[in-house]
Formats: sequence, C-alpha cells, structure tokens
Amino acid sequence: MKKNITITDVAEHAKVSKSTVSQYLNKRYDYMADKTKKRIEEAIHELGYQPNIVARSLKQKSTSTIGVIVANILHTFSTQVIRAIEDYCHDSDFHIIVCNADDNPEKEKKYINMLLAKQVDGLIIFPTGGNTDLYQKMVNNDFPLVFVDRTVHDMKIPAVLLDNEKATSLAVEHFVKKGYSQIGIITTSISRHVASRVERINGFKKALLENSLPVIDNYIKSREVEDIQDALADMLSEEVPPQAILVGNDLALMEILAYVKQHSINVPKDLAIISIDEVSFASLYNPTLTVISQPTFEIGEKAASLILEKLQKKKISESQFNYRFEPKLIIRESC
Amino acid sequence: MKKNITITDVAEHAKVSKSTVSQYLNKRYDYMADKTKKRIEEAIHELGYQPNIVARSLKQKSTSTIGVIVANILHTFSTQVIRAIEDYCHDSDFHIIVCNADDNPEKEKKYINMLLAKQVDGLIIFPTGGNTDLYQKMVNNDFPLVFVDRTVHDMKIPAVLLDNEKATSLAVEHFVKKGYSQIGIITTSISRHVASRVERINGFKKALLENSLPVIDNYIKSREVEDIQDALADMLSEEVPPQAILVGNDLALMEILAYVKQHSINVPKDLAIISIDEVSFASLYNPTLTVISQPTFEIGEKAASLILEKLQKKKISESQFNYRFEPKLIIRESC
DNA sequence: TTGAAAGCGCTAACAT
DNA sequence: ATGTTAGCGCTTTCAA
Repeated sequence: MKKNITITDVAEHAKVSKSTVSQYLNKRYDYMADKTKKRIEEAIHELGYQPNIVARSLKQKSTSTIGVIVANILHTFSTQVIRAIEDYCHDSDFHIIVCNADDNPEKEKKYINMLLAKQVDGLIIFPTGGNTDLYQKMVNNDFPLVFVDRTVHDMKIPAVLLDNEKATSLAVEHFVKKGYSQIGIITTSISRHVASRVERINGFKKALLENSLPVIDNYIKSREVEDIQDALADMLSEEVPPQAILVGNDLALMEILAYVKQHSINVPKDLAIISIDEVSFASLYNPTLTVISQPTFEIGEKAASLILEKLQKKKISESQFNYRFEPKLIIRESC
Repeated sequence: MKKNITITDVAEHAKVSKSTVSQYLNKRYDYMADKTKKRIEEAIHELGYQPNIVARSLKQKSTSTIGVIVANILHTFSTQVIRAIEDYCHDSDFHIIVCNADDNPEKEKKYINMLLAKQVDGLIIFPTGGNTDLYQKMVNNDFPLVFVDRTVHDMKIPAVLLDNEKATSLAVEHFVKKGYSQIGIITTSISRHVASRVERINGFKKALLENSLPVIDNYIKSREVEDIQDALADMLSEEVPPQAILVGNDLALMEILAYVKQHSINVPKDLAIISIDEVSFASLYNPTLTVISQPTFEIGEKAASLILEKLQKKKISESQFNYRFEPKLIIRESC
C-alpha cells in the first residue's frame, strides 16, 4: 500500500501553505488569487490527492454520518425504510452506517456504543426496546436520536411510525365488509416494551368491538417466527375456527403461507388473509394477496429529515414525539 | 450536545498520564501496577468514557472498516452475500459500510472515492464494470480489493463468484431430462465489460450444444428489467415458441411471473421455468419454483476472508484470481 | 512501572 | 491574499 498523499504534499507541490490548500478544499475562494487557485487545482490533479476524511472529522468533531440500527433487517419494511433514509441523507451529503440488531437488545447496545465511538452525528434506531437506560442517556446528552417503526414508552424521543390502530381497523373493516365475523390475528412476538405489537393487537380488539364482534382470546396469537405455524394450527383446531386472519408482518406471512400450502387450505375460501406489509410477490401469488401497506418511503424520509434538522438547529422547537403515517389497504384476491 | 469525555479527562481523573490510559485501553497490562489499572478502570466507568475511534484511526492509519459497494442491492443475492460479509467481518472486529451503486458506474466511482477518503482498509466490490481505470489504480497502489459476483476482464483482482457455466448447464440438463428441447433464456442486461451475463449466456449455448440442441438466437434475450416482459412476449410469439425458459436472476423472475400470471400461462404445462437465484417464495408459489441456488453465504465469507487476509499479510502469496462456487439445482414443480 | 512529547492530516483563528 | 500556529484525541517511541 503506497503512502497516502496529504495536504502537505499538495501545498509543497503548489508552493503555497497548507492553509491555503485547506481554504481551497473548503471552497473559500473569497480572497484567493486566480493563479494560486489554478496551481492548487493542478497539484491536486497531478498528485491524485483525496482529502482524508478521518482527519477532517477529528478536527471538526463531526463525521457527516448517521448511524442506523435496525431491529431486524429481514423485514422488507426495514430495507425499504433504510433505502429512503439513505437517499435523503445522500442528498444532504451525509452517509449512513447500517447495523442489524437481530432483535437482540445486547447487540443493539453494542452497536449503539460502537457508533457513538465512531462519532456518528446522530442515530436512527428501530428500537428493540431493551435499552431504555442507554436511550435515556443519549437524550440527556442532547444526542440526536430518532426512533422508527416503534415508540418506547415514556421516552421523549421522536418516533416515526405507522398508525397501527388505523391499520388494524382498515383490515377488520374489510373483513367485515366481506362478510367475515370470525377473525383472528397472528403476529411475531416482539418485546413488550415496544409499542407496535401492542398497538396492533389493541387496535385489532378495538376494531372488533367497533364492529360489534366479540373479542376471542384464542384468536389472538403472537409468537416467535418459528412458532407461527403452530399458532395457526392451534387456532384452526378450535371448535369454531376463524375464517379470516390478519397477519402482523411479512415474516409471519411467509409462515402462514407455508402452512396454508402444506395443508392445502384454500385461500380465501377456507381462510381469508390480510397481511400488514406489502411483499414483492403479493400480486403474483395465487391468489393475489390483500395487504395493508406502509408508506415506507415517507417514513424513512421523515426520520432522516428529523435527524438532520436536529443536527442543524441543535434545538428542536415545538418537539412533537409521534409522527404517524397512514396505512393503505390494497385489495386483491385473498380477501 | 454535551462535551465528549476524552482520554485526558480519564487520565486526570485517575491521576495518571494519558499514555498510561492508552496502554490500558490497548490491553498492554504487562508492566502496569494493579492499583493503577484499577484506578483507570474506575475513572473510565465513572466518566462513562468511550474512546474516540476517529482519533485512533487517524493515528493508526487504519479504520478497521471495509467498504462494500454493491452493483444492485435489490437482488436477494446481494443482500445475502452482504450479510455473510458482515458476519465474517464482525467476528474479526471489522465494520463494513455498504453502498449501492444502482448499476451505475458513475455512482460506483463516487462511492469508491468516498470510501477511500474515509480511509477504509479495503474494498469489496460487486463491480458495474464501468471503472476499470479506477480499479487499476487501486491495484497499482496495492490497495486491498476483491470483486464479488462478477469478474472484470483482464484485471488481476481476485473475484468470488458462481460457476456460471455450471449453473446454466445444470439448468439445461434438467430441462432436457424433463423432455424439453425448445429452451430459451432471459436475463437482465448488464454491462458488457462484466463477465457474468456473458458467462451465463455462453454457458447456456454451450450446454445446448452439448445436449445436441440447436442454438436459436431469438430464444436468447437480455434486456433491462422494464423490458423483460416484452422480451418474453416476443419470444412466445415466435412461430415455434420455447416450451421452457431459464431466467437469469430474481428480478427477471418477478417480471416473468407477472407476465405469466397476466396471460394465464400455465407453468409448467405451457412454459417450464427454472430461475437462477433462490427466492423467498419459491416453495410457496404455485407451482413451487425450480431454481439454481447460489451459495451466498460461502461467497460472502470467502470475499471477506480474502480481504482480511490481504490486510494482514500485505502480500498475497500464490494469488489466485477466480474463486468459483458450485451452484445447486433445487427441483420443485415449475420444471 | 509510568510519563513527556511528537505527530497522524486537517481546519481555523490570527498574523502579516 | 496567504502563511503561521495551535490543536482535535489518540498512540507510540523514548526517557525517567
């Protein structure tokens, strides 16, 4: 590995001082003679010089990078939101570093500390919910922090997420409209500290009541991914099995579809399905899948803009703490 | 944002010098008195000190991070390989920064320069193929570089990728075994500088010949994603349309399935399908999809290990330049 | 066993 | 219009 070219080399080559080169690099041409400018330009070109961002970051105490910690990268939702964040940051000349916590609070903690050590300027977190102390510490330090997808109870941290109640009520209403009254819900289990699972289940119950349907506990299951199929099996072996089921997210959906396929259950005749999260094959599947889609792009964009705002103003005016986005029902054949 | 705690603060708090704290941080306890060690430990804990990685990187001229530039993050293949790279690097205390070139050489160039400026210790690239000059420059500078998924013609850069010929021949042989003789191939178009598309198409032709089948130009199409459906339509409107089709990757597959669905084409009766790349819904789809899967985990692992080796030895002994991995035929219902 | 001092590559106040 | 200088937070000789 050859020696790196530094600003000193450029300065010597152009026969000016380092500071002048630095001025040039930072586009402060105000008092710079045209010929020096040109000489520096040439020197940079001839040497193939690239400024060392690490050195600059050290000096400026700012890395122009945002850390993103996602609870579980396997969700299509996550990757789409991340792409939106990346796009937005890119436009403002910020970089992002993405870490996957694997739904594991320990990993999340490790990544938070790592990213802080790396001096990221802000953090966007899809929280596991298991590190409230750490979150709180960052808030106390005025460190720019935004949550995505989930809020954490009692934390004064902006969160960008779906209007989960609306999502479940959209689903339930559609089921009802299609004539279903025995409706179940299955979702993957996530930490109780985290609002979204609770919100979806509560929203579901509320929607049932609003439609004058009874809330039946055995129709409500939240399990680890590996146990989703069993949960469905349990539900379907009830004396009166549900005729329709709301699936909490894309990973749960895969399990449901696997079960349905293996047991030759006809969708929607034997079991109607609505899933939260749009999936790539929803319109290719047989039958095509009715889903509640999240505006992933807007969510990511909002999260990124909140962080960048915080960085600029250093003071958030009129802090709002929940940015709720509208779900959309996409009607296809599965219900 | 509160002031960051530095090594100086810790030193003062523990009443030792900065260098001693640094020794401690780097686990050089060899000559350190137990009580000083303890005092430093306490100070660090009390102050909640985190070493500043940026400063360390500047001094050490090494960031312990690897840059990864992926040609197109939308391929499942890419995300899986990246996860494997991340896992491997993580075990060696390296971080990765992932950038998506969007199949655009200009973007790729921008990211290469950005990552170099950020002083990454090495680069893993899924090359677009459009920046041979830049690649060459890095090689000349002895900068650790590994390609994934594609080789670039005449470059002395290790590449980790699928045995594409094997992949196509597996597919063709399976088609033949199933009694098909009119076989087409459709894939998304990628730069001509890049070997994989060429390899898959050449491998396809070769396999046809080996099975004593004629090579028909109109059965061979490579187009942009948006034009894939048209390409299929063209092929199917041939006088003698193909009865079986090999699909080059997952994104192309989505298009094919959309077309097939819209035109009520029965798979495999009207059209048999084999696709390169395993997709999440392959075993859920109706019919289940026969695919050629790539060992994404091994590919990522190999790429990461090659880079890390290069970093350590600084000299590659017996450099090998192509690491080919075995495709696997997963037989399901679509052929 | 610990400390002093130089320096990584850059920026920014202050001189000139 | 350009140069001098100090310093960002850390590591690393070398000295004590």
